[in-house]
Amino acid sequence: MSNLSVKVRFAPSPTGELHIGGVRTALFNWLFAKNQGGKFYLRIEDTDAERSKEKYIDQILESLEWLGLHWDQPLFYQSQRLDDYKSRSKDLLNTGRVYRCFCTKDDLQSARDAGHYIYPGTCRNLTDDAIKVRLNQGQNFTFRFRVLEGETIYKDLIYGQIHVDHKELDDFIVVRSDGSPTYNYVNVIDDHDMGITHVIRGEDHVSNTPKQILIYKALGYDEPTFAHLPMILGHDKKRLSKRHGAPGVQNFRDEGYLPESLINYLALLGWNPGTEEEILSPNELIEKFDLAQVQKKGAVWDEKKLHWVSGQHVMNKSTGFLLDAIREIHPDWGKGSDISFLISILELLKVRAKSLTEFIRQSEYFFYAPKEYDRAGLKKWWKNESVNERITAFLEHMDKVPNWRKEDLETSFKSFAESIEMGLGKIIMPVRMAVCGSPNGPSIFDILELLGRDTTIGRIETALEKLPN
RNA sequence: GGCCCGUUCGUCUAGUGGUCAGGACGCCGCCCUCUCAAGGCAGUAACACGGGUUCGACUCCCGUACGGGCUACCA
Repeated sequence: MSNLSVKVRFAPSPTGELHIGGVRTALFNWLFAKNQGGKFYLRIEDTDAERSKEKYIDQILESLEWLGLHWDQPLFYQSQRLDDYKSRSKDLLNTGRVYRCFCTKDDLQSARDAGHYIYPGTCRNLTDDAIKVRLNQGQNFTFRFRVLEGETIYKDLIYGQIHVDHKELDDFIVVRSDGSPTYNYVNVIDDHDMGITHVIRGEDHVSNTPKQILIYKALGYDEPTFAHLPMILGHDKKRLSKRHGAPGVQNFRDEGYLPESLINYLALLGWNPGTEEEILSPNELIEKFDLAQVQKKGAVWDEKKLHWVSGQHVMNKSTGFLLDAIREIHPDWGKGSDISFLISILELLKVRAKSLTEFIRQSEYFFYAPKEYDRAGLKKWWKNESVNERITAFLEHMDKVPNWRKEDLETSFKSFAESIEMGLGKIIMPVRMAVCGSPNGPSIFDILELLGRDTTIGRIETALEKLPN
């Protein structure tokens, strides 16, 4: 099944940090390459000198690395290839596939304002003499691609056959008046030179594809196979973009999502494995990935489902792994505590925390006495002075716990509850409030065992002083 | 404006002429239970609309509506 000749690329422009839409494109390229046993390249499209920033390059690479979307070498930089475009432009000029256009931006804009969306062909058939005159006058010019009559048809792996009448394509610019190549042109040359076999990119490029195919043909290159991915949408069904609420990858890392959670969720956004499985590891995704199963319509980004996916992955992780992962985003977590203590905490919180940051938040009372007590919890479990009486009595009872282990603690709680003929919860919950400050969390016996006798007693005494007020 | 693409529960999706239209997230209820989770069970909820084609359409065709994309000397 493996096809060693498959080569794909992800080509971000470093004008901002990598966001979720970009990751999705990268991911599908990567999954396809890995599934096919091919290569996954990265090409930094940094020819927009104005907006491209070194720091974004670093950020993009870092994000991809964090996600585990490792790329094959070499790493391509478009800016380093500028010379390669020039000679080919000359060839195209010589063969007449491209011609000089002396129209100015203003001319074109006013034509467009007047409702003429398509380039009128003003310079299409200039005579050699006319060209010479303008050249001598020092007029600036662009290179326009001469679109001939006909139709371009291509087969998109996701959308199927798409055909466009050349009447819809005007003679588009291929080289700007400053000599720099435009996107559609550069892309073709880069992809060809890199030996790209499958161009997998966002649906926003569907309309560009016929133009690019024309360039491939003019240059005498074989065209690659195209596959266009549907967009990721916001809740308003509008395409997610940097300016329209697309979160950067860094956010997810900071929020404590595991890379494989993000990858899992993103893979399911617009694709499905053909089974009803939802939780898949990167390797499983690679194994099952198939462009034929990719959706045509855009998918709305749903953070709630990501959160659920994340919780599922967290549950499957070993506590050792989780400890390392937490310390990566929060090096001080549990500092000064025994590793075994930390591991025990993680064990207890594993089914409860859905992200790394939730471990940090939910574990606070294992390290510090509560600074304040949850209001709703108090209202329900520490209503009045009668609770103080009950808990004070229980405190004495606790002195008799032989070994401070959860089994003995449980026995002790139960016998006390029986002795005063009250439900277990009437003891447990106030104690929980006193010790943790919150009504939620793992079994109280587990918590108390970990915290130890002195800490437990101390916190209960403090609570008795402060509460119920 | 023109062209291209799309349209199944609120969301992600399965479905390829005959299904009680399935699953997942969310929400709701119950069970479990010291709480919160996790887990189990049940529930809520969808084929955009109108015409065809057909014995029979979510599935095929044509329109309409709605949404998205492109239409730059951006990428």
